[in-house]
Amino acid sequence: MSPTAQVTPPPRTLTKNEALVFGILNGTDQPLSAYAILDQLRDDGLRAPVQVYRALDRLLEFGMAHRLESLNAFVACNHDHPEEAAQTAFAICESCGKVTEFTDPSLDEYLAYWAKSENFAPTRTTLELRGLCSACQ
Amino acid sequence: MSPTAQVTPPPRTLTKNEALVFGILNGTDQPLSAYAILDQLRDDGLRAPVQVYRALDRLLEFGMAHRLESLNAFVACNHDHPEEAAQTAFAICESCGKVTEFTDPSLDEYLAYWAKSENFAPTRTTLELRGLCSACQ
DNA sequence: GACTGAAATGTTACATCATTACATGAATTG
DNA sequence: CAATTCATGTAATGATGTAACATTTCAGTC
Repeated sequence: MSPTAQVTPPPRTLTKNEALVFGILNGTDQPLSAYAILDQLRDDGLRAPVQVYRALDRLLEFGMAHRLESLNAFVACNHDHPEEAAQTAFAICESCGKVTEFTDPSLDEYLAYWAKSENFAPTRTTLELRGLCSACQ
Repeated sequence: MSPTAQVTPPPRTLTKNEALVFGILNGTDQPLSAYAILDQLRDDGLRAPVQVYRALDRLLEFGMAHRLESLNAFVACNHDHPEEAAQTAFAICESCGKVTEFTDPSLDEYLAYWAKSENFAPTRTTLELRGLCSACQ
């Protein structure tokens, strides 16, 4: 029982707005707010935040993007093995903004162990490290 | 090197607004937004969000409250040993809202190990489990 | 081709969360 | 008691996220 959110397989192709939003996210290693994404898509006809949030919701469902709760921002998924139901964690550099995604079975095991001992049934876990990446120290 | 935020010792006594805000937080096991706290303090003369946020900032400094990033909400610290510089994690019940705070040395060790292997220097870590508490399953 | 239902998109308005800038008051200390 | 500092108060605004409803697109079917 891994504390991981459900991931729906992506549809055959992304819709226009989904593709636009994913394109922006995928083009940077910086986390972007929904409004920052919107600003970059004005020329493509997007005008309202809800259009971005709708696309983001689907990309999150598909496992193609992640939300960083501590930043209220989003990144494209860069995980090597998104199919495995492993807990994903993030290291966020407070200097350059770079986000590194990582997973580890022992982290899953630890959280599953704690959850079992407390009889807590996790559905979603947020783990975010803030600090300085190796290049910025 | 534990990835834990700096904690300033509390002053001799809390100021009036700090005490009011802490009183509200301490009276519930539910996370409260700053605006929910404000609503409960109208009768005590508080009128603006910034008054609550200022008090919260200090309570966070003193280690007397925590911010739940995934909820944009706050809880009183309920940790058994806040002096130990251990990573604090939260289990948040999505049914009843109850928040359980916990720490574990092995979690600290795991994060410290990962940080060292990546040469990442953490300053602050967010770990929040969402799910169902034992009473709500 | 026209009808139909579902999905995607568009538009407006609003709700919620958080900060900036500046003014006032109260306590401390040199 | 002047100067300083800290706490508080007030107003305005910025940043993030959602609700409600209208319109368009498109696939399947007749």
